[in-house]
Amino acid sequence: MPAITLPDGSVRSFDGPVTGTAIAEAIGPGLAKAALAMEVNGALQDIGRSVTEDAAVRFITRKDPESVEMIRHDAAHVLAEAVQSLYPGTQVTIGPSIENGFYYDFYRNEPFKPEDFAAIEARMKEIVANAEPFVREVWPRDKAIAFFEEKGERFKAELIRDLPEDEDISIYRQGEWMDLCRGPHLRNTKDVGTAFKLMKVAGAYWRGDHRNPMLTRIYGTAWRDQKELDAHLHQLEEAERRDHRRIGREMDLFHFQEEAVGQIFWHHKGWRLYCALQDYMRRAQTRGGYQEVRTPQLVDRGLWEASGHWDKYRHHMFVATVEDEDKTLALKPMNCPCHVQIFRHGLRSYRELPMRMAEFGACHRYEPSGALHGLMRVRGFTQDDAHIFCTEDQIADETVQFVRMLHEVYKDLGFEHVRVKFADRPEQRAGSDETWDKAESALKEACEVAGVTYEYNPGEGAFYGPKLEFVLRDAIGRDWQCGTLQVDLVLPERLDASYIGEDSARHRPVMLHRAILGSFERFLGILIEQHAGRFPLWLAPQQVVVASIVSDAGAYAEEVAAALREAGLAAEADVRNDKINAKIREHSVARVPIILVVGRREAEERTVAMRRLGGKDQESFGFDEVVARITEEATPPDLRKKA
RNA sequence: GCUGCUGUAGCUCAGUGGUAGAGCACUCCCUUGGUAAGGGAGAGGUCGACAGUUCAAUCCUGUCCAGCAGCACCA
Repeated sequence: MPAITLPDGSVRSFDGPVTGTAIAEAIGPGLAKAALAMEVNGALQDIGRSVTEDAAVRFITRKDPESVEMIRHDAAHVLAEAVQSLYPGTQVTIGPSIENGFYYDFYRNEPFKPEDFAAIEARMKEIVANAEPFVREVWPRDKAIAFFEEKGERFKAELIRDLPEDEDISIYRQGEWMDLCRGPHLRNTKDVGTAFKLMKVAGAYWRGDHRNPMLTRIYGTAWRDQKELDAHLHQLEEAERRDHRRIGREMDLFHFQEEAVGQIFWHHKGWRLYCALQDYMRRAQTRGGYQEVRTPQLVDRGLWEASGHWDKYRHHMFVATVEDEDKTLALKPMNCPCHVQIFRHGLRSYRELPMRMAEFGACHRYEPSGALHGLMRVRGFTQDDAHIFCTEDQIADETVQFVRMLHEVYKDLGFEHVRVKFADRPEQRAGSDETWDKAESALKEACEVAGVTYEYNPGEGAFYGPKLEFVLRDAIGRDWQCGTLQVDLVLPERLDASYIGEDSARHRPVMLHRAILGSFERFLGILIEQHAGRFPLWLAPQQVVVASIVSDAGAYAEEVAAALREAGLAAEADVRNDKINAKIREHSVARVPIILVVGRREAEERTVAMRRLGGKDQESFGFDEVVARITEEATPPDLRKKA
């Protein structure tokens, strides 16, 4: 006698087990037509399944966000059927929905090529048009294994074998084709719609493990309608347009070459940008009570053995030897052990705590070749690193202060959305469970005090301690993890850091590892993409160009540029024998924020015509006024606040 | 590192088993033009590296290097 409670609170009773389809029909023909699936007591289900007991039921239509995920999942099934019908002998594995779309991993001797997409998509559209119902069947485990093994689907058979004993083996059938799947699914293949597109092929390991065979993965994107699909494709184009590698080339910021794989050749303009950011960070840290230090690049392996890094990360370290000396050194992959050396130098008193030790630490890590990606992942990078040596009692206060500083920096740099993740103990870790209990609860408590709300990221902590990860969202909605705060009770122990307490006994300090940008290189990559190269004036690598219209105004243009440079701005004169149109275009393409145009008239009146990047209008200013105005506008946000 | 793709001028890219081309950028000349490309000429390449096949390789084959996408990794 199930009583069905609907989202509006109304209740309908049925005589016996009733399918979602029947419930929807009982409510009305419009809903019956639109309902794709249902949520029973919070769990998504096929609409064709029966409800046997009292339950809260909500129907999912194309308007509900849940429908997109189902469309994507079903599109993966349709893709698999299409592939198997076109390429017999291909084995299926799994095909989930993912952000923006879906993928399906296949096993086949010959990989797929993007040229195959047209045929596969056409076949998929046929399958969709056939409106084959998704039919759920529950099979005995042995039958399912035998069935897939007989078909030569060894991956599927393996999956079924590994399913928990108490789980139903559900098989979904669409026409002749069937797949092991937990579901739920839409009503039929037609519900998938046609707003999908195959995007790319890639390799992926079976079950995500690099010791397993490599499969061929086909990625697709799928949406509720063509409009959503078009919007997504447009967003991809936008991301490509903002690609920092491309902008870096166009703006002459940096380059890479084979002789220094994974390392950056910063050109003058890029380095200006870097320095502007570094100067800003240095000011922020000074205000925050940090003391800046500088530690060696090459450090004896003994120190890395003591810190535990040699054991775990040796293969990712650059190791150096000299012929005349029987020593092994390593380029530092991180700064912490070096900072502990400074802390250990001499006896420390509790009065010195918290000691906030900062370094723009140049680090080198031998990253796997496949991981390298422009500025985002490099082998030589610089962290805005700092270690706070403090007592356990000070963790909360330091967290509060750090979180405040981090938000201020992100805001100044143009990022408003920041999320926090709490990453707790990983499987491979140093330190006892008691130590981890202590560190994790201390960090949680600190979050409470700091008013930080977070989501969990289980098992993703550093090997020496739990961490907070700060994720910011950029202008086109992408997330980047940049900042981090890690509580470390292990390294001070390993490297024997201690201070003399009020009781004149030795104590272990707590070490907080923290960074706001993460690495300058990566953060600059993010900044470039955030602004699409059109930086706010204070960061712009080339702030002003003074362009002459006629050669008679050349000397005056030089004079204006020199005055701007004198005021500390990155200004150049462009007095080349070119039309003003060409100059405007060239400097606009180079994303110079301000162009000052001077012709005969301006030279005589000692004025300039100011043109903003991308703007149509111009404003006229006197010589002195324009220097003052631009200087004011180019003031970094932190200095501006104080003024 | 793994799978796939790619590598031709500074950049973007054509092209061919008989040692190469375009546009932009660059240099020079003409043009002095008022807000996103004025005109002309010129210079520029061991066709990623090394082997092999061939009378002949930038092109075919192999190995390596690098880049791109994804996976795995990310102290």
